Amino acid sequence: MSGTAAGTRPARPAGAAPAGADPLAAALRPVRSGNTFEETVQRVLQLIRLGLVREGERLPPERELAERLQVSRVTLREALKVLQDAGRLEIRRGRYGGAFVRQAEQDAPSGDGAELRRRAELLGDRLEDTLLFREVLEVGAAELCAVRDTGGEEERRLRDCLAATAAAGLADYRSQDTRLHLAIAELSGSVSVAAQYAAVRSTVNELLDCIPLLPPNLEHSERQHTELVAAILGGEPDRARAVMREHLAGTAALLRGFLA
Amino acid sequence: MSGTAAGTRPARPAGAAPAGADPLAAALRPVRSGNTFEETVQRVLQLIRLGLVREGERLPPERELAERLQVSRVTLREALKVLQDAGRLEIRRGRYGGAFVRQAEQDAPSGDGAELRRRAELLGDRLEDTLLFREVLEVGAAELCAVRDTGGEEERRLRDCLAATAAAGLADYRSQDTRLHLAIAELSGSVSVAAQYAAVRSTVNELLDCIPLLPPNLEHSERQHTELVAAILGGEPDRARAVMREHLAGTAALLRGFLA
DNA sequence: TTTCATTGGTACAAGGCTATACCTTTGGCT
DNA sequence: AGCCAAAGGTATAGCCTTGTACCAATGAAA
Repeated sequence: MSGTAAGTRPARPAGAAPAGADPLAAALRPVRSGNTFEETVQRVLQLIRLGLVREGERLPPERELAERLQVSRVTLREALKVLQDAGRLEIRRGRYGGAFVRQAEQDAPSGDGAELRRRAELLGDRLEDTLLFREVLEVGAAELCAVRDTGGEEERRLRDCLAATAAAGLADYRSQDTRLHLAIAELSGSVSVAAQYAAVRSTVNELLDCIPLLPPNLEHSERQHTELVAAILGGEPDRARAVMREHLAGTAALLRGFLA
Repeated sequence: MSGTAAGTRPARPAGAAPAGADPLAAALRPVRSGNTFEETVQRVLQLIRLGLVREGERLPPERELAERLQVSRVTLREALKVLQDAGRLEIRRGRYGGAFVRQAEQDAPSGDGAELRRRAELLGDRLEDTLLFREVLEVGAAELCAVRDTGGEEERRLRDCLAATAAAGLADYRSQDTRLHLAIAELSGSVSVAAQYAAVRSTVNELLDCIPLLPPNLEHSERQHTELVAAILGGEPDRARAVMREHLAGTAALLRGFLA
């Protein structure tokens, strides 16, 4: 028999790893990660975690949201219902009604890292994956951005985001920081980069929301943001990449520190 | 009314872009890109396009494939049926049977780029996105790889892949090249990077299969592969990144050239 | 005060996907 | 020659998801 790429001949020793792992592993992954309902819940949560729709603001109307997510309104409503029951949304009827974001109640506002550890454990192996993937995306995006960026409109958007982070208070900082990074991901010119970054950043924010944001960290971060934007607008890809990497290393170290 | 993140007030001038695009665009994308059946077809095609299961070889048994893709066997079978009807698979019953990969018949073996243009048009805007995303992933993976890689087993895998590409003939080259790049993506340490790369590379291969592979290109590519692996194993992230970028630029230029 | 556009709430039928169980074919091995 | 394990082929009941149509509430504007 000539062809037998994946043939598990009569019996393969179950214990010994095939040395080189499964060559098909990269492609043979779940086509869907859960049912539509679950994924829809995560998508809506993503909007909130990224700070794209903030406390007190409302989501787009059900019909619009359902169409943009390519999901039936029924399924979307189930997702919204769950988030309402979880206290993350307040749903009001009638014109000028809608789904309004409510503050996530923090059971333990302390920075002892108990909640962080719980969520990190939930991620398991995917924590390291998330941090690495994030680095690849953001460093790559920063570099592309520095090479591409020329349009005046794009420059303005970056400057606006930077100004917003600089002006932001402690409560608002994570949100503005996310927007700045997301802007860079989008200005990379690749929709895929932006979309993947949104997903990954959502996970990161979920963790970051468990630890306190200190003014010194914030100031340090702001200096890096300034340099990053300068490098991008100045067309210095190498510098942009270096600054971005260092910037991310700070966050990663912070997380790892609290988890250690 | 205070909260109105996405509120399209009574009537927004439909023509003028909101200057800064839709801030929710990155997160509000389709939850699913087609039905399970379609995505399953693409996944199986991916295995073939990546050369992970080559001509004459067979796919894993239906039951195993269905479980790994997290899809019901019924749906998987529908996908296989389509590929069988399309002449890409030959399905044989009985023990030692299975779904065997058949050679894709090339309607026009010429390198005139007609077929390439047709497929590129099908991709539309996503072509540029694909090339950019690929660059971000691969350059990032190469760098991570050079930083991380230490284990003897990993070193051996890279060397094996390199040797295989060097020994490969024209017919086999694309397959071996893909495996080498996929190995680098996997050795980056991030499952996400590897998975996304597999998807993107599958798209790229679909295009590359439309244009002829010339010995000069092959030789040039091989020299770069050698240098790339050397940089990775030597722990030189900057060099690894630079070589990878140049390597990819070659492919991109080739494609753009045929499309121009 | 009345109107009415907008937005959430509900109902129902059709199609897609899954889980499970069982049948059929094939070819190496005894 | 017959056995039988592994692989594809088939059938059915049930849940998930969708599309469509219509109802109900709300509050700004006339």
